[in-house]
Amino acid sequence: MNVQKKFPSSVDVARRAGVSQSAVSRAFAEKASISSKTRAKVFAAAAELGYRPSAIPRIMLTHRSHLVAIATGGMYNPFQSRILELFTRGLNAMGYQLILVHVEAGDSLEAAMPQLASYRVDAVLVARGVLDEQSAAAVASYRIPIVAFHTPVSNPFVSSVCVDSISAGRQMAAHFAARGARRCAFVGGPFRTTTDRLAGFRAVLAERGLAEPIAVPSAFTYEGGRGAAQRLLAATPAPDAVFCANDLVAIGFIDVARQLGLRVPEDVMVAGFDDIPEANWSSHSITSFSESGVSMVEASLDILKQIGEATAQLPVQVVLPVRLIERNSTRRNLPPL
Amino acid sequence: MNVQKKFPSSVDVARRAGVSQSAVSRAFAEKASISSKTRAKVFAAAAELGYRPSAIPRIMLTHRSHLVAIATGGMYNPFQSRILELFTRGLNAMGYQLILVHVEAGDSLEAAMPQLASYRVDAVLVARGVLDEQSAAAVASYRIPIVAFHTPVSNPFVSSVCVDSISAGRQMAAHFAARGARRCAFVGGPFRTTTDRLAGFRAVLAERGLAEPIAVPSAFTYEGGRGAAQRLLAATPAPDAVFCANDLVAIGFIDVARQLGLRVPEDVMVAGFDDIPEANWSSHSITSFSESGVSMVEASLDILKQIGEATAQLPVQVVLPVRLIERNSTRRNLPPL
DNA sequence: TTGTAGGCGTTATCAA
DNA sequence: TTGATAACGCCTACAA
Repeated sequence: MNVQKKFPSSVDVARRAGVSQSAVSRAFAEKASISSKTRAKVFAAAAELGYRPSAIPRIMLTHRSHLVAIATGGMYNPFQSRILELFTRGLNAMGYQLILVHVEAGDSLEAAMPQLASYRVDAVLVARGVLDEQSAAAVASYRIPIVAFHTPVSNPFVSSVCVDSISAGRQMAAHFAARGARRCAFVGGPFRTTTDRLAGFRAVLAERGLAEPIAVPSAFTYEGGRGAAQRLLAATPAPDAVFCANDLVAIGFIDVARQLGLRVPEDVMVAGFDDIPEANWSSHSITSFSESGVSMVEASLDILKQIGEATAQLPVQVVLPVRLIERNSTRRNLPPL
Repeated sequence: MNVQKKFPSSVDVARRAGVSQSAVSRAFAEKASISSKTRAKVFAAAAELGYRPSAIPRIMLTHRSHLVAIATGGMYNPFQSRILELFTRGLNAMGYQLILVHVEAGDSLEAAMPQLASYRVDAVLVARGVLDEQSAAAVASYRIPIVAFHTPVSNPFVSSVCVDSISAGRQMAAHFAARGARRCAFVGGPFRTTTDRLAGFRAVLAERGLAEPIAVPSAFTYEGGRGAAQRLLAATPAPDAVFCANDLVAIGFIDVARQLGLRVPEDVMVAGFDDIPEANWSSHSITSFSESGVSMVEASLDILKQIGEATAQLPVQVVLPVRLIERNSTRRNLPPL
């Protein structure tokens, strides 16, 4: 494989081309005063040696690495992997390289920070929806700009981008109520994005005079949805409309409901969140909230663009609207009974 | 957000602690002869200034960045995102940081190489199963060790890790034959991993005296599977056993089959590849090939460990076995008719 | 347009 | 155990 420990340097190229080292540097610079003749000599020598300019010294000189870290996890969720792909493409297009670190829970971002700081990353993007106030403070102490994704953090050093969870909860409650739901349930984890959703959900149900929803905690996974369904559907009376924390949970819920002989949406309506591709599979066709991913990534990239600009007004807290997408899992015109 | 352009350096810490710069360097080194008293002084000063050692100068001195690039794409496929997560965790545990680049097709890895080379990455992992001989040669010219994942490349500068595709095709043909298949089909793209699978599939069908399989090209997506089903199931006679290039394709195929009123596996058996979590959902329960991901990642990490070791014997070509997992989508005891 | 020289923040060597 | 000094590879004045 011919792994060599040392790559040719601009000095090597300069010697071979019979010019100074600065001439080599200028030959590879975008806008630099250099004669085309000298440049040609340099390029020829560079090609012979297989020279590739190193970005490392520039980091030392400019204090900018053009490296952005992204901390994420739970990539079993297609929403997360789609977000990651969008960030990768967007950042590459902006001239950044992306360092990916796996974060299992909120506090392990702190464990990764020393490494990220040592590479002098220009910013850290926290794509996992888990960053509480305390770890946000610890992470902010590194004085590296942080952008929290899908997590409403209120810390003076952390920007955040998220969707309007309360509105989402309200929209879903209205949707269920309009389709004749009587006994609603909410399946979700203990994190703030879902508690906000539950708050909005609960508020509108109360406004419509419907019963207080049963709230069941659940992991944000297919299996979590199955477990919640087993518990909820064994109850008497069972709920007839269930708002799940995400689409994977909704799919698990539906699969168990069907195995129990229930029809969706006739016997029980089920809705999710994130609008992952699987939500649109004809086998499930799940009502969800749409395309928040693309606009959230765009908003995050806008924030990153500002970092390093002198005029930057940071941190920023961005809250984006959500839009309900109705599919078969809640599509019924007549309330049962 | 208090973005400062310059972080405190070891010289700043040294001045504050009243010691030499080398003392600071030693205080943060794992094994270095330094008195605990000096180290305490250094740590105190470092904490006051918020000093974090930089890894950048070390890269210049040692010619090792502890950066590994991973080129991937198609993360809509849960197999890819799982692989990526496994690599991220494995490399982080090995003390590497991972640079993620998005690659749309084989040749765009070449487009990303100058950037990766400029960051002096220690190796490039090509996780997308697309790297033909030609672009492998172009990429190898950078003299950075390459590990091709899930792609059997024969290039003297590229290591590769893949599964035994021919064996997979043979196993599936035997499986179908044992369950009474008469008219088999193969749905897959034009890449070498699938042509090998098809070759093995075809060979065993011939050995068993079954008809030559119909082969239908398809994108490696849910939609691709749907399209293939629409074409294949409209034919007369329609196939009664279909080996799909991956699980997403198989799921799309099943969804269309059911919408056409066909039963799986009674009317048509369907199998996939990769054993993604979705394959085990009770809604589909797809026969697939299992856990190749974990062992492939492990094998790739083993290769990366060798890179930089003096005793390294590279490149290496690793071929791993596959194991068929039977699920409901092919589980039938009696041949129909 | 070209070359010379200084410096970025570390590690490694050597002397004290 | 310490401190001084020389790299590492590039960019950027500054001088020619």
